Amino acid sequence: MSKGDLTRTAILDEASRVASRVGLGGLTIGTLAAQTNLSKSGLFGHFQSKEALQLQVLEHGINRFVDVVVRPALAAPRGEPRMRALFANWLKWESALPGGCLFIAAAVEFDDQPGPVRDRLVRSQQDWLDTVAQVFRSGIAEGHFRPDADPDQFAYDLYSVMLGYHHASRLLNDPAAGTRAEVAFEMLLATRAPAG
Amino acid sequence: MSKGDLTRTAILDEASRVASRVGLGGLTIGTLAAQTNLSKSGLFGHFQSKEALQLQVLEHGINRFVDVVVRPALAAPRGEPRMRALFANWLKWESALPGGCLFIAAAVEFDDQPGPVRDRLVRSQQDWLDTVAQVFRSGIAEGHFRPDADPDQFAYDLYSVMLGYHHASRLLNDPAAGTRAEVAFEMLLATRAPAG
DNA sequence: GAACGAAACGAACGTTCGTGCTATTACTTT
DNA sequence: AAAGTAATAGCACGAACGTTCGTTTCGTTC
Repeated sequence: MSKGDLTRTAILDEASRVASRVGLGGLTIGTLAAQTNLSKSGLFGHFQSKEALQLQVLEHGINRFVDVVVRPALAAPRGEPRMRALFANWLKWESALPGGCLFIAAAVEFDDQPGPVRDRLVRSQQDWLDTVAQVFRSGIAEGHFRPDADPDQFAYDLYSVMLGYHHASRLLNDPAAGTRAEVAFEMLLATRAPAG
Repeated sequence: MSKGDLTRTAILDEASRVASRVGLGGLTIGTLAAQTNLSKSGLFGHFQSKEALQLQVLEHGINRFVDVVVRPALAAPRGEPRMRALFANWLKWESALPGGCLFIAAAVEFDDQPGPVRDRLVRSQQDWLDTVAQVFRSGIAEGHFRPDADPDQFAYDLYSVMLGYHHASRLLNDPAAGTRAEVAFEMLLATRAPAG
C-alpha cells in the first residue's frame, strides 16, 4: 500500500466520522484538510471534486458496513440466529461513528437531491433491505418464521426500527432507546413466529 | 395584519417548502430571497439572523402541524379512533410539503448540532411523543388496548413507522411505502389489542 | 395632502466555499 | 545514489455565504 493510498484511507476515515455528524453535504474540503493536517489543495489532490470525495466516503462506508455488520452475521446459523446477529451488529455499527449511522444522515440529506451520490446511496440501501429479506426467507425455510409472512415487509419494519433507534438516541438522547429498540425488534420476531 | 406580517408569513411558507427538501441548514438567505421576489437585505430585515429565521420556520411548522395533524384528530372519539386519525393526518402532513415532514429533515441535521434550534426541535418532538402516549392511555381506559401495554413504547414504535415511511417513500421511491406503513401500523395496534 | 415609520432596495463588507495553477518536497524504483 | 513519479504546499480565482449600511419607496395615520 503506497503512501498515497494510506493518507487517502486516513482522509476517508476522518471524513466518515465528520459526515456521520454533519452529513455528506456538510463535509467541507477546508475543515477536513485541517483535521487531517493537510493543506486544502493537498487533500483535494486525492480527489478531483467534492462529489468524488462524497462518493468515495460512501463507498468506504459501505465496505466497512459489510465488514462490521453483514459478513460477521454470516457466521451465525441461518434464519433467526442470523437475523439477531444482523440486528446486534447494526447496533454496534450505529455506535461506531460519533454521529451514528452514516447512511441515515446521508439518506435524509439526499432524498431530494438527484445525482450519483443519491443513486449510489439508494442502491446500497436496497442491497441492505434485500439482505434482510433474504435472511428472513431462509428463516422461513428453517421453520423459524411463519411461511405466510412477507419478507419485504419484515425488512421494511426492521429498517423502521433502526431509524427509530437512531432518532431516539441521537436527537432525543433517550436513555431508554436501546431497550426500546430491543423490545420493538422482539415484537417484530414475535409477530412472525410460526403458529404453535 | 400589516404588510410586514403578510410578507413575513409568505416567506415562512416558502421557507418551509424549501427546508423540507434541503433542511433548515440548507436554507440560504439569497435563494430564499430570489424565490420570494425580494432582495437579500429586504428579506433579512424581517429576521435579524439566519438562526432567527430557522427558529421562526420551525415555529411556523409546529403551528401548522398542530392545525393539520393534532387538532383535527381531537374531533375523533378517544382511544383507537383518535389514534387512527392521528396517523392518517400525519400521512397527509408528510405529503403536504414537497420534501416531506419538515421535522424529520431537521432532526437528522441537528442531532449533533447544539443550539436553540435543536432545543426547540427536541421539545416539539417530545410533545408529539407525549401526545401519542396520552392518546394511547385513554385508549387503555376505553378498553381498546391492553392495560399492560407501555404507552411510551407505543409512541416510540409509531415514530419508527413514520420514519420508515418517510425514508421508503422519499429516498427509495418505494411505491409500496404507503401500504407498508399501513400494515406496520395495523400490526402495532394488533399487538396491543386487548386479550379476547 | 403632509408627515412619519415601516419595508424594501442596492452595494459592499469579510469569510468560506470548491477548484485551479505552479513549485517543491517526499517517496519509489532502478 | 540518481531519476522519475507521486504527494503536498502555497497562492489565487470567482462565487456564494451571512451580515451591515445608507438610501429610497411604500403604507399608514393625522
